Amino acid sequence: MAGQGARSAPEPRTLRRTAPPPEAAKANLVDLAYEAIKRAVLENTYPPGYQAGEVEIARQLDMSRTPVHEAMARLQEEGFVRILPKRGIVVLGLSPDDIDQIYDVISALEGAAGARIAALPKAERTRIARKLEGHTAAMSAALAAGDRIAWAQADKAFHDALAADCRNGRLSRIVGTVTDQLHRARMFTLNLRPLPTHSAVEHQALTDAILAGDAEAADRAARAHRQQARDQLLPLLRQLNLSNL
Amino acid sequence: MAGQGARSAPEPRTLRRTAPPPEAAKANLVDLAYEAIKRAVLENTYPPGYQAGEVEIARQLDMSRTPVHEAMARLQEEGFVRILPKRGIVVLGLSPDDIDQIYDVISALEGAAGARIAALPKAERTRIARKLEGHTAAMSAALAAGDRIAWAQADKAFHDALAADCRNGRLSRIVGTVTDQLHRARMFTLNLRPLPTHSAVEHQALTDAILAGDAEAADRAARAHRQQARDQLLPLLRQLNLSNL
DNA sequence: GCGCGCCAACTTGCATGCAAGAATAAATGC
DNA sequence: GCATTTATTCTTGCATGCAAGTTGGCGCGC
Repeated sequence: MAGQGARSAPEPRTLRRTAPPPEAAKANLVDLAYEAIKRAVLENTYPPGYQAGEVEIARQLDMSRTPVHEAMARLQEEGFVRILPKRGIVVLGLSPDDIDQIYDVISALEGAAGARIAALPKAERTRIARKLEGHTAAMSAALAAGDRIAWAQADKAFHDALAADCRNGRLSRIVGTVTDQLHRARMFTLNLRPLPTHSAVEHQALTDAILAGDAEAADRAARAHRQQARDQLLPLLRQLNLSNL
Repeated sequence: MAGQGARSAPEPRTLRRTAPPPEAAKANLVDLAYEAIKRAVLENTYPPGYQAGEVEIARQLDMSRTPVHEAMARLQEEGFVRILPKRGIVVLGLSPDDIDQIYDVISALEGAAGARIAALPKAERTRIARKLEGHTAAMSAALAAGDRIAWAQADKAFHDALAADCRNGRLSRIVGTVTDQLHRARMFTLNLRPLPTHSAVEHQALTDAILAGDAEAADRAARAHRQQARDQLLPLLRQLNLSNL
């Protein structure tokens, strides 16, 4: 077998490009490659340590090296891969320290997002709070049903909405990319830890602060929530000695 | 004059590439282009609204379109330019709303940085605090001498150190790119506003909190400082009707 | 004179060619 | 048998070629 350059993982022969989105931004190959590769990393199709060359990945995606090259530059910028000067591309893992750092960034920014939402006019912030409450309710329901996957999805929906609705595009985008990096670690530990029963309570505290228009309290609630999650996740990772997710 | 594609600004015939850094990361053209273009934007060589094609810029930098293309993708990601699908590249300005958003991000993250530094072991945080005090002293000196440029440089040095020394690489990088965006607006208003005499006091409050190891207070001080700056800058911009810096 | 449509000149997106750098394997001297 | 050097093969970085898309102008019909 000649040019199959994969070196450290069961090699996927092809990578699924995301189904051409119905009416989204016109497809350009760079974004396609970016999304596909990122998903492959997040879903562990490319596990940490996976190493390959641009040609290999380009072949899997059925395109030329150029868009893959540009997508990789972006993914390196965001911390998913590392481009070794003339040796190839390696998928990075997250050390507990990395996760600690990410949580610092997220809690600070989600705090700001919460404060911003709480400072919106009453009609707006009420509408957003209702939406958030919907997600929290979905979490509780999933929790009651013991469905961890659904719980995680509802939790993600809550946080996505928090970031997206704060009327600060830069903040939203930063939170988005940083949150993505946590995905793999959270998924991995989802089945290892007790179901976080009081997440819903913390979400509700944040929602209440927003409803009350108390920016300061919203800030505190959002940050406390993330720090709580970190304090639960990190010891688990360190204890299991999962040094690289 | 035939192919000079500039449409809205006095055209620079060439763009200076940064002097090849002595021993830094090996020069690759993409980074060179990125730095040169970014500097051109920040220093108003490419003012907001400036529009040009990749070929034009590539010619100015004496390289091919490829590295310029990739650098532009990065600059778009960071909000400096907008790539119009098949029509060219336009340099973006900052509206007061943009500046408001940026300050939200920065104050949240610098707060986290301050808290992180304050939580370091005493020896470390003392060393950092001394450095910060040095910058603050330089600010006061420049202020006394009426040298606004020197003041701005010392202020920048203070904030750069704050972000760089917090032991959180992601946070540092995000703060760095976001701060850069403010540069043009701050420079523009530097001569319009009264010299901020109590910046030094606020810096000292932050430094004191770090020395005392009080993360909570450091967080508050850092955020208050940025919000103060915002509250001073924004009304000025709105009043002068500078809708696009 | 006015509106409509076609054409030409630009633009970027992507594929490919070429060369330089880095690692590995081979071959040689000892 | 071992160390050192050399050659081979991979890798990316960048230049360039080509095609598709968009814009603006020119001419034609009315």
